[in-house]
Amino acid sequence: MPTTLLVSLDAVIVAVTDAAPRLLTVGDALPSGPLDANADETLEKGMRRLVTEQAGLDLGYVEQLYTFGDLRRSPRAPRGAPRHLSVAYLALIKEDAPLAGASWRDWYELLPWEDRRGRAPYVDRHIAPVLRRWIQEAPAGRTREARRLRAATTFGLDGAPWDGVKVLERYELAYEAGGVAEAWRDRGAEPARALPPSRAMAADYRRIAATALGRLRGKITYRPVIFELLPDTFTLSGLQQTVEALGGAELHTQNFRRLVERTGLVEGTGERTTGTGGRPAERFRFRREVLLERPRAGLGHPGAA
Amino acid sequence: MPTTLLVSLDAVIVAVTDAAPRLLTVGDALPSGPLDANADETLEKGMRRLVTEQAGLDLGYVEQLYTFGDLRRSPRAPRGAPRHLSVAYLALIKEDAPLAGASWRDWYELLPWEDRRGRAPYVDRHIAPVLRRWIQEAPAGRTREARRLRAATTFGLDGAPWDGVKVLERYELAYEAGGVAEAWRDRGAEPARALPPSRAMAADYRRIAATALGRLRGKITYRPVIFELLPDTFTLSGLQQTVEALGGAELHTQNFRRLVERTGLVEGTGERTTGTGGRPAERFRFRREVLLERPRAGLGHPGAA
DNA sequence: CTCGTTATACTCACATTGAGCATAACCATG
DNA sequence: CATGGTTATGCTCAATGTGAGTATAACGAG
Repeated sequence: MPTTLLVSLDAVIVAVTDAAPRLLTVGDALPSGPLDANADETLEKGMRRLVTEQAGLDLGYVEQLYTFGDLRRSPRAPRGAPRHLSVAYLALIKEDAPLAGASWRDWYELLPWEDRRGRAPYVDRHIAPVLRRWIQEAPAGRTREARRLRAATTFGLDGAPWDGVKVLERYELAYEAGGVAEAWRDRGAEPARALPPSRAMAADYRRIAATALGRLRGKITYRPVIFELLPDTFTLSGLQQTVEALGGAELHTQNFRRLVERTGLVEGTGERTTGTGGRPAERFRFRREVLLERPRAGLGHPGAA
Repeated sequence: MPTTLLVSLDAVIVAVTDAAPRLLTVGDALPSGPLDANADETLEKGMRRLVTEQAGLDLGYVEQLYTFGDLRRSPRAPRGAPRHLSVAYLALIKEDAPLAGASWRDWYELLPWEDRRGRAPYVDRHIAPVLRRWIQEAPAGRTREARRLRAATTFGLDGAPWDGVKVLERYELAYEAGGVAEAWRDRGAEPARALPPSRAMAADYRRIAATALGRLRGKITYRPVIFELLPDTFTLSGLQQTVEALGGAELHTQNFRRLVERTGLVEGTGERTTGTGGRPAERFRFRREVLLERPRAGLGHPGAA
């Protein structure tokens, strides 16, 4: 008798508040549940239904992320368990209180090495040592050289450039090198040594989250999706902080301003903020018309070009 | 009793020969077949297995494209038919003879409006009239205005820019406007009028193909995937023709050359071609090392930036 | 009124891009 | 073997975009 097949829908829901990107979690998992093959008209609608049920949130912008279906996704699953496919979606919303059970979590608790603002030396301090050990474990010669090269290009070591978009590649390398708790859990072993501090998730949810962050970082460079995360009107520094939060890198304020204004992505509303401890800022709004003028408008961030 | 669930794997396999992009088809379909939930270790491996079985080809570069799972994907499916999910993959190879039953088909037979080389006035001649009728069919006012705007931005009418990447949006609009045979087939009706000449496919395969072309056009601008379609050594005009074939647009030869050389994407091999009826060209090869130097190397084409 | 803080304006060097003009090297043909 | 068609390659120029600064403006707190 053939193994049965289970299709579930997962949601990676992102908001940015106080210059920190947040991810909606349900315990150690993402909002997730089975496709209702009879009732869910589309996969996306099914996912929206689940998110409403589990977190009480109404999603706006949504895109399909990836379908995960490896046979050994959960190496510790019991024999005879059904084959499990997950169709994951990425959603962007403005932060809002979810139902009890669900909660917002700082994205960089999960993937601390992805936040390079403030010259955080996380990679040097915690990841590089793990990678060095992993390199040394390989037999000398070609294999070891290949590991060295992969580590350098993935994490920007030895002068290689940092590519903000390679979030998944970094997570996968960290996993292979035994630098995340899931790697040991999936082998059914205790960590051989102290792990770099970071928060694990159930199943392969952290991998899914990494896929989502990489996708999102790529997307903001050529589509104005960033505005899905912002209120209708916002200051340019608010916009900048949101971009920086997702990109995990700092931007040159004056040039960012020039870019945003000159590309016609936003328009001023005359309105000004007040009480921020400095000069009042003008509030801007997204100019939806850009989409007609320049089809691929976005906001680059360094390391993404 | 719950509807059963069928998961199949589809492959969009692309090659470029003689300045024409080609798609591997099996009759009016794409290579496709059910996931073997017990044996296929990963979805990608299952897809490779199917392609070997059906076309005798060994794929190189492969990426997951999209998962299609709408309940009404096949509006004419019999009652009680299982819910059908398709996980589609995009693969790039050099053209090779497939098994009997499979064959290469020119991509622009399927999506003729996507080829704008030689100022092909296909859109003006065949699409614009369909869209005008579709616009007129809407009740005057907001709805009609929305249709007009969508048509203009999607197909670059009325001075709006053409965005090479919006292949899927264009196919979907053509479908809604009744400009492709599938639209009438799915309604179980005869076309109300002559259709723009283009080749239909079974089920929603043409939609899948459109998704793939859009994805590919986007991808070549920031990843050097184009070289998957070329032999190990090639001339710069061969490279240019391949990019033009996929982009469906012509490029300025001298600037293309400058771009390719200066970014370090290729290196000369001293070797020269001969017998092309003009000055001999140098043969080049892809410099894999670029990936280490500039993580996001690619080849832009106008309308994609 | 002064200082810290945030917002905004401008400048300059440099790189990238779009568009042409010009030259080089082959082939076929008379 | 000179000529012209054809393809390949080299170079220039203006326009635009980008990275990195310096300078000024407007608030609140003390």
